Amino acid sequence: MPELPEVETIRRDLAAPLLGRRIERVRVYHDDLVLGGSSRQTFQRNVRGRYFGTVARRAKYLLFPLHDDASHQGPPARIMRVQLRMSGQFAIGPTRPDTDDFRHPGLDLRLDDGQTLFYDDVRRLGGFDLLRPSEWLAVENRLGPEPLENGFTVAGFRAVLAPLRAPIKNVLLDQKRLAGVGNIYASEALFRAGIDPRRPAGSLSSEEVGRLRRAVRAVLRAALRKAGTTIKDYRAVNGQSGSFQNELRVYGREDAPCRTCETPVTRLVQAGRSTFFCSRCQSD
DNA sequence: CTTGTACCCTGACCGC
DNA sequence: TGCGGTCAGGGTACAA
Repeated sequence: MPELPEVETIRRDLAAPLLGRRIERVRVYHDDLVLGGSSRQTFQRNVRGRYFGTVARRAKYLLFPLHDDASHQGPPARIMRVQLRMSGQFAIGPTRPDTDDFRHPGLDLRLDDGQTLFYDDVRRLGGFDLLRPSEWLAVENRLGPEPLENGFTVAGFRAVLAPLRAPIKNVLLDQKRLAGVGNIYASEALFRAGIDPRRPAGSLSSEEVGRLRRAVRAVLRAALRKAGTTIKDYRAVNGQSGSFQNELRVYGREDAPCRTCETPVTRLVQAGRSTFFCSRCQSD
């Protein structure tokens, strides 16, 4: 499901209603909700009674600082990290949403204002874990730059790509090289940059790296403005779909005419995942 | 170190 | 109606 624009949309929806709220009660529906081998009992004990700070996002992770004091100042006691993976969803309200796409409860957090934060996940691939600030820092340091922030420079991107022989598409999906890009936006960015997804990353010219960087940023920003892409499961916190699926140029459009040159869009498999591209617009 | 593959899980869809 | 195969926005463990 969610890549950077979708996760960021969810973060924006959750930040205000959670800030400063105390967690009164925790319900975990199954063991595999807690990632990383710690027990659900430990998880529940470390969440109950704490206060939310400001919700953050890094790569495709949602980060919920949990504080011991109501003022939620200073470093949090724990950071609750959520990976939505393919089908995780959040909702917040007095009762669980009564909709067909919210029938696989994963976790409920009852808040001190009568609202409950609901997490639902059909495929159960997503989950939660708790990190101390120092542990999070170690994880953080292994992630690539945020594409929409200033740290994502042409020079830095060129240095990352230069030694790699893997196809550029695969590299865009690798969170330790660049954070937040997933399968949809990788194909879309390469189309916008006019670069063949099979090209070895290190073979891109400086000019092509610059074009790709611009394309990645442009497509993520455009998707963010449309509250993300809903293919199937993704919903914002209020249950609304995104609308960027209406603006995709290649993703999911196998055999349909390229919007630029009418050539049928090609689908191929790279690293076990579908890549969509235009063999005419994206060639040297 | 880099790279590729299998796997986690459920549900939708397609051809027979 | 049912059955088997394929595919889906992600990430990790493991092998080569």
